[in-house]
Amino acid sequence: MHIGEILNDSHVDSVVTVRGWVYRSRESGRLVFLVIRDSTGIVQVVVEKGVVTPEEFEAAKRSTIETSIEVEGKCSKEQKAVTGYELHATKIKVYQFAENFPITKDKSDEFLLDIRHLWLRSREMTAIMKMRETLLDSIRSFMKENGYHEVQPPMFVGGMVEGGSTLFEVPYFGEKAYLTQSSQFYLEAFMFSLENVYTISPSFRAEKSRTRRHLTEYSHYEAEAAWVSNQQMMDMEEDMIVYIAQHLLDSNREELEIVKRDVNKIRAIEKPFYRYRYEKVIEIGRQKGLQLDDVSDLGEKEERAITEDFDKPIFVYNFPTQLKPFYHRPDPEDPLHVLNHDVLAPEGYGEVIGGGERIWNKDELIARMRSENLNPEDYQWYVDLRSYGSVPHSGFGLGVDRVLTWLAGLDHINKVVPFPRSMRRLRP
RNA sequence: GCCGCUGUAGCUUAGUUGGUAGAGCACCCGGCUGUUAACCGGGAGGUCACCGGUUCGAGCCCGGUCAGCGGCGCCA
Repeated sequence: MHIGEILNDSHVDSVVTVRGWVYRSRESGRLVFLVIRDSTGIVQVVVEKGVVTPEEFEAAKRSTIETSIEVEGKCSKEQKAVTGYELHATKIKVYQFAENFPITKDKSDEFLLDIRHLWLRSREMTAIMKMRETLLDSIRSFMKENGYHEVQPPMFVGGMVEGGSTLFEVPYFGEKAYLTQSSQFYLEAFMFSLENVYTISPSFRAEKSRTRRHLTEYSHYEAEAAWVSNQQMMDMEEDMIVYIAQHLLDSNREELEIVKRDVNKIRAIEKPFYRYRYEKVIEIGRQKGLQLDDVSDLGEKEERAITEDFDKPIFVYNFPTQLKPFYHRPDPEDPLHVLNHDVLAPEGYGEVIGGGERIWNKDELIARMRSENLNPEDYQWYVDLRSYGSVPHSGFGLGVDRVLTWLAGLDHINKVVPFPRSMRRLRP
């Protein structure tokens, strides 16, 4: 039986068997207290000398943290036990006495990364992995309800997706391949068949960033939709974010408590979000004392300062054309700005989405590439998509790990990824 | 890549003016009839990141190397 099932009155006075790992152990004379952990929760077991065999009592005394164990016992309600219920052991079977477990109460974030393969067992990581699962599930159900098809783009690619970003190079049968840094261009190809498409795939960036919100490998949720404008894309993203936040609140109350998240902060994520033109955000930044030119990109510091007093996400739309990659569509009424948007998460978390309309006219795309000193031949198949019945369309990319960091109220992206990869961490 | 900081036991750390390396947790032994990352007594555990220098003497001062952290830039 799983521990989660006995943490209520339904099994009081009945004899049950649980299996798991020793989470805490204490002894006091003829009593041994073992807190047992499984995937569903923790429960205290009392082992009393004389009730179990002498061999079993010795085994209980010897049970170190993480010892794998099976316990049969009578379930009772007990105020003094950590989770309100406890088992009075009648039988004990140890599978393996654990060696000295390296994690104790004194631990640094750095050490926990070094022994991440063991730290995954912690209540914190277990809670985070459950919340991550909820997040991915809710993205998929939202997209399905909204008529999007999930597709699988390649991870090995032959060329650049975005000019400028750093690619990981991999040997590929005598030629060079790269790990994808965005699936956007591939989604645009899928779009001509399935119209509304999305993927949740890894993206890889060899940027030597060292910040609390960058990884070299991250979960990238990207979508592309035919016939959709920048404003319509924002509407959809707004619905999506409200949906996933609500879903997390409904499904993971216990896990949010384990990571000590103030759930009122999640409750506050309601429509409508704030929507500001780029210039307005520059103005907000200046009011906060930031030195900003009329055309300056928003760095992490700026985003933190701008978003820390907000309770809901902020759309920033129509950035200056010169700040954005070539595929963004300039506003036909105002070519100095593109029809794009970022979503900044509140409480200082900053950018979680970048998206907008793509240039769908072939000649315009080529002209734009030339003005950025890019060779259209390097993007041959991407340009080719504009040759056969091109249509207006929009898309976005969302950093799943960033969103989870924000929703869970954590201070570093490393905390929401089971095995985070950064410039300086490849193991475990 | 740039700037700044840090490196002492398995973990978290103290270490004064340069003069015998100390603690808490974890571990081992013993004690305790209800513990809450218990308590009490005892024990074991150190290449003070590495290399070189100054000095009678270096964890401490100087130079270099490596590693990590924080920030910037870049981005999701």
